[in-house]
Amino acid sequence: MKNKSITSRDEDFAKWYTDVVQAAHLASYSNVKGCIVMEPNGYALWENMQKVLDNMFKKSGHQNICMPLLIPENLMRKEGDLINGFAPEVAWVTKGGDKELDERMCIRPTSETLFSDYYSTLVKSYRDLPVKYNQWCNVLRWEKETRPFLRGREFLWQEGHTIHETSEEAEQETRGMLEIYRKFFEDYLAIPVITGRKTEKEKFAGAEYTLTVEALMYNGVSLQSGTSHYFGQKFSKAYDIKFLDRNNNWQYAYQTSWGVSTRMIGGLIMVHSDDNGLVLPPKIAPKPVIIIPIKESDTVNSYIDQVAKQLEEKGIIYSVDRSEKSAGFKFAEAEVNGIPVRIEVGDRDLEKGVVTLVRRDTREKIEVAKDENIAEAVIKLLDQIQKEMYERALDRRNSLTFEAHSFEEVENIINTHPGFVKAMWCGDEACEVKMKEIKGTKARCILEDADPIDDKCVVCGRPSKHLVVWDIQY
RNA sequence: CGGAAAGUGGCUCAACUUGGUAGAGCACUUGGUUUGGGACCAAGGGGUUGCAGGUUCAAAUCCUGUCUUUCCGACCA
Repeated sequence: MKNKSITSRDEDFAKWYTDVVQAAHLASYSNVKGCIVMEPNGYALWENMQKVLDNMFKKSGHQNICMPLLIPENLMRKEGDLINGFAPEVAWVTKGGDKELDERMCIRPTSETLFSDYYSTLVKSYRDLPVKYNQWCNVLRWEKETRPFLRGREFLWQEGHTIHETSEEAEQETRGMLEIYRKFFEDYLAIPVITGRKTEKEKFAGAEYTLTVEALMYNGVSLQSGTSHYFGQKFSKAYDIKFLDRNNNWQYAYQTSWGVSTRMIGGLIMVHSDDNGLVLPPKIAPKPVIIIPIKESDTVNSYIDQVAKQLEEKGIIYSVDRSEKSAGFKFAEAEVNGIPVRIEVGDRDLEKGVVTLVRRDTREKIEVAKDENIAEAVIKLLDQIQKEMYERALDRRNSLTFEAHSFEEVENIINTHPGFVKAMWCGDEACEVKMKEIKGTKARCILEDADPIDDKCVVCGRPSKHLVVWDIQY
């Protein structure tokens, strides 16, 4: 049975998305455009993502720090490309109480300037390097069109900022963090990603180059899901981050930054969820298991106690829905909320000597002998779900990945059904701009170690330099 | 920022054209019967219509402005 309040995914993807966000109580709208209330279900997801990523960051030698919310204008303006890139979307604070400020301050859209300024006072010797800090915070960008999680004015993210003695080490950091993101997406979110370099046009304002993690949504639209930037010495020169090197010479530090945001929650929804609501990969689900008594009775309750004990012994997080709703209501609610496995316990089953496990992703019901260790069966099932969700997402992505050898081919593909389109490019920005005529198709990333599939640019026909993945995007 | 649509109890909508101070379903509360895919009966509680202003004896309804949401376009580390 279809959930009445959720629009069908194939009928109207955009509406389906906002329906799922609201039906699963991930977020609700606020009175300020682009600023959402992240409700407990949504925030718990973010907390879980944080927990896993934070662990990965710390294991790779990073420490957390917290920078101010406000950036004085002169500090913001020291690096020209950055302010030019962000100027249209920064919000300014001009008053303190009633008093006009001597210098206006912007609410951080990103914190390169703050980190750089701080680093300039921190570092004196090559012995002080590297510095590898990260912060979890909110940022503000005055976006014109907003969608919950995908593009907000205020959103939560982490931004790592590091400085290094050599370019090699900094570039290694840039690559290393990209790999951490890839691992997180694939192993935890069950989302296959492609990684590569952004074109000059698409890179972060102020970066030497930007590496990106791109994911394909169910509808074939691409989502930039995480980025890792190499700054070289651009900021260190603008902000005077210098140190005495091993030869007693002054050197500017080499810098990186990298970030992922609550946008990942949007990606998670758009890759895995369906017409019945949210579908969560077990490894990131705040509550992977729910036990639902069909109708409470002494036998049902004592059996639930037994299962609960087994789950606790295995360290599995679960809840028991003892609300007075009907069983059907509880099933539907567990599904909307995306709980990966539910355990249905009823007298009829128990008399048969079984208990029913239900997978959220496939909605398949599995009968397990009630005397088995249910926790072990659940662990096996959770692993299987995690694995199969990734495989399904990968199949979907592969079936929506195409190769094109001419502009018309790209046009046909995107107009028929969007997806990743691999095609060669000469490196000229004019060709990149031309591609936008196809429903706003953009270069998602340059595949760096891929074999060329042609020798001519798909737009102009001149000799090609790069294999690029193109798509429309959120 | 341009084009379009919409804002009425928590939710979905009605009343608006032809002004006369708001109604239904779901949800909620209480009692009872139920419980294997969003249960049923009965009795209740809750809104002055996004916000601001104007016209009028009288505004959810007409007018102006503004905010928010959705869709399309432009823009978008």
